[in-house]
Amino acid sequence: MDLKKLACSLIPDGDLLPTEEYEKIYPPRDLKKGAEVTRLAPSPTGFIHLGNLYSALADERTAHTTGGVFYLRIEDTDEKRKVDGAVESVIRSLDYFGIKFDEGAEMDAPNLYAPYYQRQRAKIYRAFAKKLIEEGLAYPCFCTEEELEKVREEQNAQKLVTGYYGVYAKCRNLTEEQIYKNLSEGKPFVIRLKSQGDVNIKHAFRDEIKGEITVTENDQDVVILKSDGIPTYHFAHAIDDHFMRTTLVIRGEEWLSSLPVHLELFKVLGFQTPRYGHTPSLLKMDGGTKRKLSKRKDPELSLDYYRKAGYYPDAVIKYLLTILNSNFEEWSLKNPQKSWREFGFRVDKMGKSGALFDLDKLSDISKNEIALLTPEEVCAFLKGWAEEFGSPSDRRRFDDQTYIIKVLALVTGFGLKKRRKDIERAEQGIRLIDYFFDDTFTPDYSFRQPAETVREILGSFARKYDPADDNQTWFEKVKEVARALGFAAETSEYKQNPSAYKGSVSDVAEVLRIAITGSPNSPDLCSIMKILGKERSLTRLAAAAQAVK
RNA sequence: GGCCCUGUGGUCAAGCGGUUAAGACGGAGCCCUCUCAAGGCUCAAUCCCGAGUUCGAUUCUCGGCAGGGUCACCA
Repeated sequence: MDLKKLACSLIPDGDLLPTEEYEKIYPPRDLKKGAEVTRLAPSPTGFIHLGNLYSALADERTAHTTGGVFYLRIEDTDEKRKVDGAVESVIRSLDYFGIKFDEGAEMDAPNLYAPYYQRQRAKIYRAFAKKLIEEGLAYPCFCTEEELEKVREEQNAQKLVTGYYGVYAKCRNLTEEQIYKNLSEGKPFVIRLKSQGDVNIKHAFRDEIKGEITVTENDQDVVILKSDGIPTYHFAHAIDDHFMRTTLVIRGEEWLSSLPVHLELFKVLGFQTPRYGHTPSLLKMDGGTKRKLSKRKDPELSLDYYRKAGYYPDAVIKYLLTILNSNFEEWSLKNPQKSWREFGFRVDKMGKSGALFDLDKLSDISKNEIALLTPEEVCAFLKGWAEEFGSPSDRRRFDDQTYIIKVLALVTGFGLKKRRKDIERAEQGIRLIDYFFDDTFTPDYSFRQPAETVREILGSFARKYDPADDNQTWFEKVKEVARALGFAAETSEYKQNPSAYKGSVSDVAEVLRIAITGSPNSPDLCSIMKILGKERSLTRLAAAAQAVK
């Protein structure tokens, strides 16, 4: 059979470059030894998932801790899945979490290996597909989807491996005559790889994350060019990662099963294979069993979910790093002030097994991160959240900058020997300070003392209150009220002889606290009253006295 | 079902032939304390099972079992 002629009939494009040319157009990168070139290659579906961030982080860290390059390539070979604005959304979302690309789609950079959209690289793929046909390593297949489906059913019925291989690869041995007849009839066709592999042969393969793994040779005649002339993922992967000079392909372990196909593709194309690192999946508990996190089933785990809930972006990254590199947590504990970028990330320190997503852990990291910030930084963070997700009333809180800073300094324990860790997310943090604002102050007057006692405490303390008092003086006055009304001024006294008193100072303080903040729990009451100011404090004391029955 | 990956407390995990089997989150308790938070201290809780190799296996080998992934003209 005249393969040259066949190749020209199948891929008649007149403007294809000789394949050797591409080696010159996309030469090896000039990087120092050990520098890794990694990439994030999402399909533009618009959803950005925690798993994407997880993988992007591993790529970004690997490239940047080795002095390499991290680029963005868009796998838009499936027209059906394309969503407008998806690329910008990916870039924006990752940027929010501090992940930036060095080159790639929509990047203002040298972009020497452009284009980074696979649809725009059609000529390259076609040139190589043509070459494979000429070499007898690929052939046209005219089978319809219905025919393939039928074969699959048969194979299933006989409990055989499904797919297009061996005797089931019907078009593999089509005569020249049959091919040209089909062509002249205008039958649509795909280009398949003429696999040279044997499933009985296994090879040891070194995965950068999993270690030594077994790879069974591929014998499937996979589609490399779809009937619309666009390559499948497998073919595009081999060509792009070769010509974009990727050194380390980091991707989810769901790709492990197609590794044999990829290795064969690299081989027949005459390319050196990149190194691979397959990351374990992020798992989720689903009805008693673990399951891979899925963007279809778990919309609550989209990146937007974390932004809306207001987790601190660095906390999300740090959480992911603790799962990604087992020694990160220890390092982070020792160096709480250091940026995660200073950590020596290593691919070989990555865990092999999938981690269950742990929201408690994330919350803990988030509150610790926020406790490291100055009140101004906390304010900026909360304000940013409120502007995007908050109510008008939430946004108004930031009008009086001086006031909110005072509130946040108190709530975060700024200046104390140990910071408070009350705020774990922006949304919750905003709610936490509701009582500092009259429009959101919704007290729950659940006093544990009799109404009469409550009124007496509130009344007598109001008469003594002086905003100029320091903390100690303030507390002395609370004790005076306690004593006068038959409460123990010291908790210890009360504990020794509980029957002698109505209660202790803490009970008196609780009454005041409920009146002022609407809740039995809050940071230092004296400071709260100072921030609220004399007038509002007294108004609240009076309002509570009024409300109690 | 075929192929592949994984298997240490509830969760994330250190460990890499001999350890009282780290640490973190979560849980329980105590202390501190005007409450809460924070902090300090303490406690409970783990090597999937069975053979083999070995003086000795959580660690090495094999076999089970369990969980996960994947079997498209989607990536």
